[in-house]
Amino acid sequence: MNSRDVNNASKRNLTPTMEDYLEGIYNLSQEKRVVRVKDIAKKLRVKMPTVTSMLKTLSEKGMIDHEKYEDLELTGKGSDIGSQIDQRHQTLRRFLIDILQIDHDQADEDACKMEHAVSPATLERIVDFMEFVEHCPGSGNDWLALFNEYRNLGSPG
Amino acid sequence: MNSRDVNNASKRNLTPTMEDYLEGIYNLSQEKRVVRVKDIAKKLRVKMPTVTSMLKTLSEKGMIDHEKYEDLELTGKGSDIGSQIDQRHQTLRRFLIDILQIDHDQADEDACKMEHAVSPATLERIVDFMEFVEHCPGSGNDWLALFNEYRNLGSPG
DNA sequence: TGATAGAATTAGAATCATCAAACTTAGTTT
DNA sequence: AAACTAAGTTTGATGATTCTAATTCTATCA
Repeated sequence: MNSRDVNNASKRNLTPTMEDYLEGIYNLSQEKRVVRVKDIAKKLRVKMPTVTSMLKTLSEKGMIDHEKYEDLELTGKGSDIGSQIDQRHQTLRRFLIDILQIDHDQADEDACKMEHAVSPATLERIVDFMEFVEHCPGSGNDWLALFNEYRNLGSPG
Repeated sequence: MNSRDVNNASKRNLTPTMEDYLEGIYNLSQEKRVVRVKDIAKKLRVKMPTVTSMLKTLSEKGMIDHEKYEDLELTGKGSDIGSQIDQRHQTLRRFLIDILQIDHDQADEDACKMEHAVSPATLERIVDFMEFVEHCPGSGNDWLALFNEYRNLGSPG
């Protein structure tokens, strides 16, 4: 261990993968009384041992409370981050579906990757943008319907 | 090596990291006569040995031509993919800058991550969307300017 | 209570991307 | 040509994420 103190795993930032686990666990804990390793594995599309080892990592980072073979729970910090990532996901999903008119499955898939790529500044701007579009600027016409028409006809009127 | 033939490295799809290298090399080869390991390292923000080992991988995948200590060149395939990723980057960048009005540096940073996250369908829809906005629908007023105003005043007229 | 099925964990391995340190090569300078 | 410098490479290591196979635990059922 050298002088660059970048090495303390329990202090380093979360990787996108870790964020995904927190988001998944957050969602599961809202759906069910207890969160099971099996369910996390299913949601994240990995095998159970992978989950077990990630749980260890997340415990060390203070994101979950978990003792071998026992129940697991997000800590306050873990829950905050989980819900924050979920929030990003929902925002991007809405943008893709409502504005860009992407189909739901594709939107979910894209949102899942984009949630780690988009900066807070850009996400905020997307929120502003959706608000703006939904309040429909200039005249009373349905702006989104125009985009739809444009897409279907290939060219604007 | 078991029955799941997913293991043949030279056949597996490119990872996002490999795509980044191809994009970077593609850009460098447009700027300079010869592409140097040092420059790739600088552009990708990694050390030279990392580049060397990635060059080996990309050679095995048929993306570049490269012999030890000698010049390197993208193959047709490598060049196609490099330019394709660059294209994605440029599209996303334009969207972030022109539509969402994100500042250039931030836009570049975000585009760099988003280029691996966004599906072809969504990217195409973004292109449509920009086209639509730039052809300014309904009446002749400058729609983008309205969004600007909305952002600055906090609420629409 | 014992047997058993299913859930969770450990052990051990592989892949990917990265680095520092040490070494080699190529292209100048003198 | 010998020496030097900068570029490139090899070696060996680490961390992150994943897997399979083997093991351990828990809870239920007969």
